[in-house]
Amino acid sequence: MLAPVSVDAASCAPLVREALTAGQAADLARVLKAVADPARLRLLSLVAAHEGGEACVCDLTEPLGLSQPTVSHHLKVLVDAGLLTRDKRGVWAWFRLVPGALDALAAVLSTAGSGTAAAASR
Amino acid sequence: MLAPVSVDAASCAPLVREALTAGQAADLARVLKAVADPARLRLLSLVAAHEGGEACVCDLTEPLGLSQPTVSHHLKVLVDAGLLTRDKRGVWAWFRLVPGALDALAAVLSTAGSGTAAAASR
DNA sequence: GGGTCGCATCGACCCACGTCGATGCCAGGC
DNA sequence: GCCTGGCATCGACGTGGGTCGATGCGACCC
Repeated sequence: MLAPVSVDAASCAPLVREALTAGQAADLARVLKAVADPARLRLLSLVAAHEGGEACVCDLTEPLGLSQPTVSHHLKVLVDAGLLTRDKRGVWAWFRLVPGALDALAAVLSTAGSGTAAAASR
Repeated sequence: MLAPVSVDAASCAPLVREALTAGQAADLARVLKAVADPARLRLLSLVAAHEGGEACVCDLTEPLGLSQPTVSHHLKVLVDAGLLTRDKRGVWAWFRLVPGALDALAAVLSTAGSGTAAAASR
């Protein structure tokens, strides 16, 4: 398995402020690649909108119309990217958003230097 | 060529507020895929940080260490995604950021409903 | 007009990724 | 113990995308 890349690794100044190094760009691209997929975007959305802010795999396969292994794979990618947390309680695995992870990503893309989102990630 | 996907097409409520439809997710993923690449991230960064906020291809090939056709390809992807504008003046083609495009993307990812970024895109 | 320079396009290669069925693993119930 | 049910992993397939050299197209200069 590739080394998990957390959002923090890509957390830096907005990319419009100063030229990114190759390493910074690679780290940021890895996290963005995790989000740049229709299925994973819907997964994030479904988990966030689900009751209690958490959902298990069985709640996610039907609305996406994908097989269970595929959904499990996408969830793993999101967990490795530091955007979701997995909490296995009994037989079910519950997923929820990592607070501030998406905001940190948004802050890097934003051209507004000091965003409120950056503060939320701390 | 695929139909160009502007950022506006994916401009909607933050994905954490309500579950995305398949179409919304597909549109948003197309724009994110354009950004989820180390070379293109550095291109955006280089153009933004360049003198006058604009740069031509010859200014971008060397710092990236990529061939000229490859850089031209990446720039085309970014232009089609609505993130860059191409302005051909004489022999040189000048690229600059589309104001508010990155902010609109950041606003969709952000969990903060009404961000300052969204206002900047107006 | 011929030559040069900057950029876009084409064709090809190779790797990464999304998807699936089959299988394995573990917890809980009878 | 055995069985069932929820998830993760594996292996394989097909597609898409990044990269390059070669080529084509305009604009400028001499």
